[in-house]
Amino acid sequence: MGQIAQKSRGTDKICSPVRAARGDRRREAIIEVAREVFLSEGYGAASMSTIAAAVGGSKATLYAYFRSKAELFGAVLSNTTEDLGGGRVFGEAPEGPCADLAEAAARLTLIGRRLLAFMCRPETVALYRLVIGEAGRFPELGETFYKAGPQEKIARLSGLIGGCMADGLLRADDPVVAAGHFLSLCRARTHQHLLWGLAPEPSEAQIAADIDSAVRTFLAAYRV
Amino acid sequence: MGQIAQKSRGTDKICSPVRAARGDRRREAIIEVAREVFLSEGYGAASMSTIAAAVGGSKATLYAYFRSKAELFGAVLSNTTEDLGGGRVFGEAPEGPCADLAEAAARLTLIGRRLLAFMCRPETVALYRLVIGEAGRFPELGETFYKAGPQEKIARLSGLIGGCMADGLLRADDPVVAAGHFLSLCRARTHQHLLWGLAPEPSEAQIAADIDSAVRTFLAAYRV
Amino acid sequence: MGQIAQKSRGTDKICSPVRAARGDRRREAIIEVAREVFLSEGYGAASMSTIAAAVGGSKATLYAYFRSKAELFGAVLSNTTEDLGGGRVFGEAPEGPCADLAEAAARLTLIGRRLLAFMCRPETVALYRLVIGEAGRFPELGETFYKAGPQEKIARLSGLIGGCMADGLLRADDPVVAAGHFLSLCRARTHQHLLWGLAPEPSEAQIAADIDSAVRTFLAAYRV
Amino acid sequence: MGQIAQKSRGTDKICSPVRAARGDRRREAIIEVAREVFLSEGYGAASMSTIAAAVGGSKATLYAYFRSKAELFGAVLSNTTEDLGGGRVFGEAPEGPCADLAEAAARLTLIGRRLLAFMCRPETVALYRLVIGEAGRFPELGETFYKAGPQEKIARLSGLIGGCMADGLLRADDPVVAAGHFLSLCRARTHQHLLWGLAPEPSEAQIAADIDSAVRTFLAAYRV
DNA sequence: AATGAATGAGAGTTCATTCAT
DNA sequence: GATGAATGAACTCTCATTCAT
Repeated sequence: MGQIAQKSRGTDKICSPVRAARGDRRREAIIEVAREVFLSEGYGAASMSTIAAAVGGSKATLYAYFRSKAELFGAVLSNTTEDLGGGRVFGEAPEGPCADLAEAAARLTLIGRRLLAFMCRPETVALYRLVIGEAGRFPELGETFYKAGPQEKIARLSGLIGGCMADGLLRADDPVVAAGHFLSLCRARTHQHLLWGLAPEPSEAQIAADIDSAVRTFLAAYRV
Repeated sequence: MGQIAQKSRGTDKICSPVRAARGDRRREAIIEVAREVFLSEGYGAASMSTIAAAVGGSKATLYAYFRSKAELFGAVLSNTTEDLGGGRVFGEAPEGPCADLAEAAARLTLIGRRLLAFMCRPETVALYRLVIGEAGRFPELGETFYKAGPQEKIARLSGLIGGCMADGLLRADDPVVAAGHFLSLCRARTHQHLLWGLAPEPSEAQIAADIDSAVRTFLAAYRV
Repeated sequence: MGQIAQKSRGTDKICSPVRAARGDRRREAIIEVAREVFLSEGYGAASMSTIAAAVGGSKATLYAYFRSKAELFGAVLSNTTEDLGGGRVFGEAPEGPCADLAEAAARLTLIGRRLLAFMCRPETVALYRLVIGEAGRFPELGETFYKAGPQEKIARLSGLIGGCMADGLLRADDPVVAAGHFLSLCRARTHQHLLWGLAPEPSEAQIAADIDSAVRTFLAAYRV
Repeated sequence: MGQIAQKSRGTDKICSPVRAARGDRRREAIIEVAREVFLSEGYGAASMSTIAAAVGGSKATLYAYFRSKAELFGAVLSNTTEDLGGGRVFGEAPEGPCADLAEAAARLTLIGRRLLAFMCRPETVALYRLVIGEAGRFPELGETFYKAGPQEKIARLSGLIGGCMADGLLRADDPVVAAGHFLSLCRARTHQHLLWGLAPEPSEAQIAADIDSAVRTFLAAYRV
């Protein structure tokens, strides 16, 4: 297997103004389709022929935009990474100090639900599987995604938790560890079942139940 | 890609008892070697040639014992499941009622350390990756492994937790949920880093630190 | 019966005793056919598919015997080099001292004819073209063939010429240079026409005429 | 592989005189660049993309001027043939009768050096290889080049030799054969080494030594 | 006239699988 | 029972060539 190359927007295929208008759209379309194929088949099992057919073009066209399968994969992933950004997942969360524990609980619940809902989306699960499955063979792959995914979430959560500590509502040795604990608690049941293929995408109610349980446990452990 | 067939222990080729004995030994040997190859290369990237060479036989011999690559893979996995049994992982744990919270903590710590050490072993990680990576494509695969792995552990843990509840040390709505929480807390840091390829196998000290943190959080949340 | 597995030194390409008997014959056959294809089409234009079809097998079979197109090409060439050996070309030439210039002339004529006849054979011409054509891109290729071909001939010729010098029949500053001159004179007309594709394989008479002319010029220049 | 089409100087696309002028300049430029590419890579290995990139245009532009790769190749070669003309190679040679053998020797030496220097130029060698390499597949190719190259030189040499015969300095059955012999003697060593890739471009001293040797042998053989 | 984009055909190579011995 | 040999199908990737703009 090769290395997974990074995208190289400007190869010998420098985007002319014309290309910028038409070609970039095509490029995006290819990436879009390729993502689906890679996610559903895995890197190894996905074939350029399959992707080309799904795009509705020829293999050679794929190679006009990406120098290799690995580069296409890289483009898909780096494009995907953007969608993982916390902003998109967390949405607009209330800012400022928390009045009391009830408000802290409400905030954690809100964020927890959004987080779990995101993690349980079929595409997210497929991506998780893909990356975990290949992480042993492509070391940077796992690192990149860990940073764009879990780590980013933990950082945001630890910000919230740190705030609650400052407000005198929570107590923790290390807010990052606490954030990791919270994230883990959120994933404890439904997300595990999903990952292992035991269940289809969960209902909102299931997600709410998991998060309630996680928040309760977390607060019981970390409140002052 | 094909389906992953289940093992077919009772081949259509058993002849004499002698053969059966000899053949079975060979069969085990093949599975043993194939496991290593599958775990280190992944299902797709592992080739029958590689396995045959590693076994020290010819590809045709492989096909004398297994009808296809998928069937061999299935045999490897079903054979592997046995090693996941809780007994092997938990070892001999103290039985009987807990005197006080300190003893409960000690027991959880002991079990947690064994559990995490097991989950962080390179082979376990490789297996986890392999199964998670293919779970989307081979539905029964994930289920089988979830039951043999996480679920089994949760069941044992919930036994312990239920005992502590009976002893009046812990309090929980549902000991199974609590067990899931404990397991998740154990996995929160080191194991995640490992999975995503951010770190090599952890030291005992790292494991101990993770488990201390998990036990502390868990008890803070669930003690009466 | 109690044997552990047969050794299989690794890949699927080591020659076992069985292979030695059957497979080596196949190997030779492949080389034989491949030579024809390479010679008539050139290295670049010859395709593995074409060769496989000509052999009457599949491409995969080719790859069972040779790791790559280049390796097959190499095998063809090194096999071909053997046929270039002077012994095969010169045949049995009279040994011992020459009595007079007439005998020297006769020996040179005999050898010259054999040499030119060999050089004018269609396969030899095709090989010459192939090697010269690729020599710029594969440096060792030209060297190998020069040594097996022209250089070898020059060495033998210079032996003969040196003998005549010792016999007091010829005079030259350097017998190797003289031998080079003789070889060049032999190639001056018919072989050039052939090389450039101006004429088909020459008749014996044409060869004889060329050699007579070359020998006459050579002796006029080098006799004492 | 296709046939190599002949040039089609009068394309079917000439429009206005202006265009014709501008277009012809472009056409020449393409041929110029394509020659370099063909010579350095060989016909098969040279790709239209490479040529287009080197020209600084698009592949489609190439096809606006030449109907196919083969036609472009043909145009390159027929354009190249012109540069092979004897005048350019021989330069201004002394005319008129030779006074004595020493003057004949001087003239042969002068011409021989120019000739060999020309034949040893990297571009000439590359062209020689290209043509010889493809001569088997493209019959007219070799003929065209033989006539423009070796044959032309032989004709000029035979003129010189014929003059010397008329002056009573040389004696030969056929001045054309003698000229062929001289040319061959010139090529006997350095040029052979070069062709087979054994040596880089020779120094002037090497060329001079070869020619001295060739002239000496030639005169020894052909003087009255 | 010039070109960016697209593509069918085919290159070398690998692999799971079969079968005569 | 074990194997060496063989293979069809599929892989990634390239190239000469065309066409709408």
